[in-house]
Amino acid sequence: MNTRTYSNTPSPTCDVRTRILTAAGERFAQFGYNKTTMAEIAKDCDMSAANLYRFFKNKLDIGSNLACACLDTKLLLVKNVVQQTQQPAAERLHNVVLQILSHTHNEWANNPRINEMVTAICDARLEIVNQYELNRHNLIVELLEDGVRRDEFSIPDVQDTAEAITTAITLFSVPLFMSLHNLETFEKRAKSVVQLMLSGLKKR
Amino acid sequence: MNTRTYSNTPSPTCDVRTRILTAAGERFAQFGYNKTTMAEIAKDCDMSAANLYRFFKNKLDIGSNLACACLDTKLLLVKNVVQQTQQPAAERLHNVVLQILSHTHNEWANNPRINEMVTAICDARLEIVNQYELNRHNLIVELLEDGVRRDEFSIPDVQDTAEAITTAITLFSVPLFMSLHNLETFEKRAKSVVQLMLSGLKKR
DNA sequence: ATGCTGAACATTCAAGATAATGTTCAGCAT
DNA sequence: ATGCTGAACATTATCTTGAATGTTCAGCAT
Repeated sequence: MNTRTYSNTPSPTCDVRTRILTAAGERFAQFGYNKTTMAEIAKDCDMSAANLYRFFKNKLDIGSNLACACLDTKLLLVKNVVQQTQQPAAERLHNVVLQILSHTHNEWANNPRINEMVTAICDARLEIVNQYELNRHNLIVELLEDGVRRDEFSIPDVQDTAEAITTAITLFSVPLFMSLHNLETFEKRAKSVVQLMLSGLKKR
Repeated sequence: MNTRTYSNTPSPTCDVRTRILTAAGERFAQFGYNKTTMAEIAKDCDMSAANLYRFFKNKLDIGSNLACACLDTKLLLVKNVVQQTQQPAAERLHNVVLQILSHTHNEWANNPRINEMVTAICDARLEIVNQYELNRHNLIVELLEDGVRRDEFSIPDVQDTAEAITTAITLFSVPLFMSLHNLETFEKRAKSVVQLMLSGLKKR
């Protein structure tokens, strides 16, 4: 008669985690990670602070989950550009770099609190940013290999080249630098960098 | 080189300025900028703290002069590499990048105090780092133009390309990043970046 | 006049006290 | 048994205040 009311990963529990993350995310975005207390998050979820610890190891763990989600979003943007397979690889590389720049600049300008949170969490949990970098590296590898496959690019060592590209666009990936110039200046620079890289990658 | 805009006073005064800078430099290197007091610098020079203000506007001004000197040293290293005109431009570009990396890493590892001072001063006086960047940009322009003149390079826009190169080696220029990897990893990356850039610059 | 100083003043730093927050857990309610 | 809480405890942040330091200037010595 009754359908099963529980499972291996009980859905109520998942729901609660999501509710907590949503509440915490809103607080963090509005007031920052440090200024948000566990008690406040708990109140938003109509529960006690102690109860939060049944779903997350601690505050940093909540922050880490949110930071991961932010980085995943960032990654998804890049992925979407890379997988526009109807476009030439060269154009996609160009778009990837400008996408990364525009996202970094945008977050820095419009969501400073979230940005501050991501930075703080990544400071405390280096593996998160490592994972993100690795994933982004793999996306660039995918793009380069596709370019080679299509005879657009000629690349001796794809791994090395992907690393070189990642390194070369550091300025556009680190929020800290965003205060140095306005977006137009950055875009001009990004285009110069892409042009320089492409002239080295293209097959002739 | 950074122009000294601070004084055109006679040579005995310059001597005192030099003595003060030397004393301050030693203290800053050993104890850091913040932990060094004007009174201590003054005592090292057998004078009163008040007398320091006859030669420098304030403590930051002393720090600025020393920071400029550090950046001038850095610049001189690059200049020396660029002006090894018996070497191919490509090789010189390679050496410039590795020189910058090695110097950044070395200062970070061996002179953390001085490094901290330069960073602090540059935070307070952005024009110092701007001047340094401009000078370095010009050196790279010089190198690129030389490469073009010798028919090694083919470069549509030297200014843009020099900017692109400066941008692409950000990771190797900023002390803050030095904690991310060990020197070998950085050198490997630097070589990849140089190779990528060179394959774009070289005439074929 | 010139070069310098000691003392005064303004600002920053640091140590200790206090409050706020993060975390844990025994125990209550269902 | 399970889910949750209030209270206790540990850690971290904030505030306060005296001391240290940066800076200025009237006045002394040459």
